[in-house]
Amino acid sequence: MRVKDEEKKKAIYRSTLEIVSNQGIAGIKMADIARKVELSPSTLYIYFKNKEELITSLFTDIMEEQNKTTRKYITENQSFKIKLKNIWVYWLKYSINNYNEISFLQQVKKSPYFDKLPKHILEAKQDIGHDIYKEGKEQLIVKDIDNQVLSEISTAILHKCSALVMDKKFSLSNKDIDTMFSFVWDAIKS
Amino acid sequence: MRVKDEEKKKAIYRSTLEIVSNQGIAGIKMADIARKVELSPSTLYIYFKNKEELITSLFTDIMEEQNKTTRKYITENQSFKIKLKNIWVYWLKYSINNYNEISFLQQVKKSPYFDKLPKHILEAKQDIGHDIYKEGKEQLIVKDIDNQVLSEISTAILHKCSALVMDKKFSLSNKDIDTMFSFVWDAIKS
Amino acid sequence: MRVKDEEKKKAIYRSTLEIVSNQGIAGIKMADIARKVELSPSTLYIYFKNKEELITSLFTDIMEEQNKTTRKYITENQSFKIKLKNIWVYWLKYSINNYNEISFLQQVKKSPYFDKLPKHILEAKQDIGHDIYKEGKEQLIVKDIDNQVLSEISTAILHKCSALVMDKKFSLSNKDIDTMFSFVWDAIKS
Amino acid sequence: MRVKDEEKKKAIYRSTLEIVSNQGIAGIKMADIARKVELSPSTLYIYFKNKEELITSLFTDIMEEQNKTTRKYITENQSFKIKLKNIWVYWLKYSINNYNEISFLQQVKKSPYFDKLPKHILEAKQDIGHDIYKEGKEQLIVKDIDNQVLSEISTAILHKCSALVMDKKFSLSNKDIDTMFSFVWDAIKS
DNA sequence: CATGAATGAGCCTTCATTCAT
DNA sequence: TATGAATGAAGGCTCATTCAT
Repeated sequence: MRVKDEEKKKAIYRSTLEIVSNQGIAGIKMADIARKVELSPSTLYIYFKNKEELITSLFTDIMEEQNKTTRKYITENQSFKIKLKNIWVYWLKYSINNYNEISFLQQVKKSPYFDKLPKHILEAKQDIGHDIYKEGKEQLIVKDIDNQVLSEISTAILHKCSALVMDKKFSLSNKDIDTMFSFVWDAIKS
Repeated sequence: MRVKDEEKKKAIYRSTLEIVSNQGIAGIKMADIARKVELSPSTLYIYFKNKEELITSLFTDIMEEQNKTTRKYITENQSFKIKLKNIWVYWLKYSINNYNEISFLQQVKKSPYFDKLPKHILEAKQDIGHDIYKEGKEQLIVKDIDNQVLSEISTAILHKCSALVMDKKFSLSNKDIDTMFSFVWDAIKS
Repeated sequence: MRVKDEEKKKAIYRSTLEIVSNQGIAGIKMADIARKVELSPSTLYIYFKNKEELITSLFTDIMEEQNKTTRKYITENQSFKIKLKNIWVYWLKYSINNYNEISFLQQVKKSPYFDKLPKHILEAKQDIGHDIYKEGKEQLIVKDIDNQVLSEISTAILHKCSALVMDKKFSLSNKDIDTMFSFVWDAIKS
Repeated sequence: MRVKDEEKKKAIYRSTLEIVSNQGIAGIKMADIARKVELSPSTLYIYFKNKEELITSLFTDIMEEQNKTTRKYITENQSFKIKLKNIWVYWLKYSINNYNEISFLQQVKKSPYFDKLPKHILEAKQDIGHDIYKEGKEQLIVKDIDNQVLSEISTAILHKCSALVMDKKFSLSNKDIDTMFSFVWDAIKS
């Protein structure tokens, strides 16, 4: 019955994401999640030891999935700007299509659950940011600033842009994508 | 402890900000606030009808104070870039010195309390953003993009920069401030 | 203790009646009710949304039950006096055997819960009183006075009599019942 | 300052009566009483040791006042029926004009405060009922039933009649008063 | 005499979690 | 695996009462 298991787990994850995204992590209740998955609250405890585990393991899963995908783009064989744009646009689209995930991650980071998160998963993310900009820095294309700083600035802009797209301030036309990427590129290029 | 109303209200505000900033709005308890102000929980209810009112009125107060100050900078008589930098740097410093306030505002916006907030206060904020960039747009100095978009992009960078300063990735030296402002200026200038 | 819903609901009702009857509705506490049914206070909230709903739905249930029974007597095929006596004696006995119910109803009527009661249930009671005396009025046996007035006077005497029986001032012997009913009959007959 | 004292005490009494009459004794709050007298809650504690004392001493005062007045009527020199009618009508009018008092007494009797009442004041009332009917019994005019019973039956009818008057089912015209008294007289006369 | 400020005790209610079925 | 029933722990809030002024 592994299949069924996994699917129901995904369903629980999905409901959790929706609720957190809509009502904030402050207002999350096991009963609400259960209702959305059409399960009894007590059934949730078959899949997760408790609320904390549900949240932290969902957090971990999302992060791992994200890190795995990004790594693929880094190894591409193209000019730095193109590569960065590809990564960034991939991430932009991901952020839009997975707004709930992004929103969930941010909220958990600012909640009491943060302390319960496995440390390693947060560090992996940073390493990736580092790797991306190393190449640009070596080619003197980007500002001579700490990689992590560049990474975080560009992520900040990314999140805002995805929010703007969802707000209909931008579309995903090539023109708008260029505009949005220009915010990042102009900000960091030397 | 028999001081004036207003002072005690401020003290309650201060404690609330600290707690929300540290533990997130999810974990806020009237008893915790009370303990921090060295009052009994029931005393809080003399100053605020209930938890919701405490939070929403704190939110409103902060926003009003912020809006008021920003408006002052807009009316300065200087070149657009200088003026923008002044505002931005003011905000950067404000964000650093009032990290709790910033953090509180962001959390409330993603919480069930959001729906209880007075609409006008949120709109006032947008109007200000709009006014700031109007001048730059007229002088063709900044990208021809919706003012609100420019405003939000620059705010996103601002928040990230203040976090970086607090993380010791940047100092408040003129050089670092210039670097940080360059993220914004380069991102939005045409 | 894993019994049926309805039975537990009845048990909660019963405890509520006893407590209100003994300590008055002023002193009713969810915890007291729970203790009496041997449940945890939180369990009460599975059966009733809150204290108000517990009280108003108990009120409604009792009233409906009472109204239903009384209606049966009205349709009997006998002389008016006999019928009235039957009803009255039924009610007298009911009031004695269900002192808690009667006491509860009276108390709720004089409490803040009164405003939360469904109107129709109170009106139904009045309609019944009206119907009882219609026949006697048509036969010119009772005083030519508003039916509701007759009904209320006789109810007032009823409540007092039941109290007197419980105080051992009267028994339920035929002689005493005749005496008590004479208070009513003499008061209203023309 | 005896005068001022006494008047304010009366004012507190008056407000208490109104509130209990309107909202029931279940919903009585020191703060409500204070607001009505336009005093601070803490000031109430200058006049009464606590809530319990406020209520019990109000109860006692009313009862004493009532008992004193009724005694006057008993010594009148007239036929029993006339005398009884005088007393009864006096009481009817009193009940109407002092509905709050009557209502208060009834509610206190069915509340946790009952146990705190001074016993003697409750007994005094019973003696008076006894004295009234003694004469009627001696003259064989009323049913040969325990005096207290007669007294309570007639009081029950009285309360109901006063409620009916307040409900506009009866006026205080001579005709209506005769009708109402007939309920009592017919009920108890032999 | 009057009161604003403060509080402790206590109640209602919610919710994560357990357990018997 | 699934759940209805039950609960303990905890939090929000009220209110009688005290106390310093």
